[in-house]
Amino acid sequence: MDLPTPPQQPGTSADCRPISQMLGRIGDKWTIMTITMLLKGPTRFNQLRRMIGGVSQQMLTRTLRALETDGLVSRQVYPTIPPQVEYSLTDLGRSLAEPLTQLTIWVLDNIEQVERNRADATQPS
Amino acid sequence: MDLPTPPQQPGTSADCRPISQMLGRIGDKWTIMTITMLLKGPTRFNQLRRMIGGVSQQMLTRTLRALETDGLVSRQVYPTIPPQVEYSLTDLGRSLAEPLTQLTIWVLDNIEQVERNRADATQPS
DNA sequence: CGGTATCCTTTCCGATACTG
DNA sequence: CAGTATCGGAAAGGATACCG
Repeated sequence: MDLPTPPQQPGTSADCRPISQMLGRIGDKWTIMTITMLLKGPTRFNQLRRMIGGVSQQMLTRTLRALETDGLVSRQVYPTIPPQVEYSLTDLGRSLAEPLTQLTIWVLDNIEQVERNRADATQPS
Repeated sequence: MDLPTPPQQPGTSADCRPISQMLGRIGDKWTIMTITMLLKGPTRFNQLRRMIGGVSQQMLTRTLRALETDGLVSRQVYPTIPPQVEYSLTDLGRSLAEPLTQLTIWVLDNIEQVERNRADATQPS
């Protein structure tokens, strides 16, 4: 029941949509934050939640499930009481972390400039 | 009338939300595609639209406006008939393009593996 | 050509309640 | 602790019509 390749003209160049879709997934802010945090090592659910900050339990769960499905994160359950679950990056996940880290560094370096530009655009006085 | 810093516990670590927000913006798939395409040089609206593929006129307009507001893209209008509008990256935009390109390369290199992982997760037979 | 305005559907995502 | 289930408002985003 998947979209069987929606209206795509034969005349247009290579279909970039699979790439767009993939970028939409991994470009997701929670995904980026999650992978970045997991770089520090295996981390438990609520620990991750606190590290990221501002993420709801549902969103973190959904993000982690998607990452697990895609083979970027692995989930290790320790059947203790109370239960303990550790998430960690797979090799594939670690390979993605590198470009994501570069992106985060860019944000840290340039967020102030962007916010200034944005303010100038609002108040061009 | 902006959100004046929503509920943030004092006990939590540094507030990552400005960074999350910024990542949510530039991590947007249309934004990534647009900036990547503009790396090839100044490009006209419909040209860009065709290059990206699968983007509605509205979304491309919105994406370009946002990028312009943030100072990542500049817009040059030639008052010819018919009108001609060229978009190009600013220096700031070009600096962002580098990490984004790395990300796109990762996607190209790993999309097949991810899709296999995803299929395996659906059919674990 | 390069938009803007409007409508409308789909998806996102937070809040809440409940579970092993 | 680490979830799952359900709901509802908000936001994203496509389709269409129209304009300079």
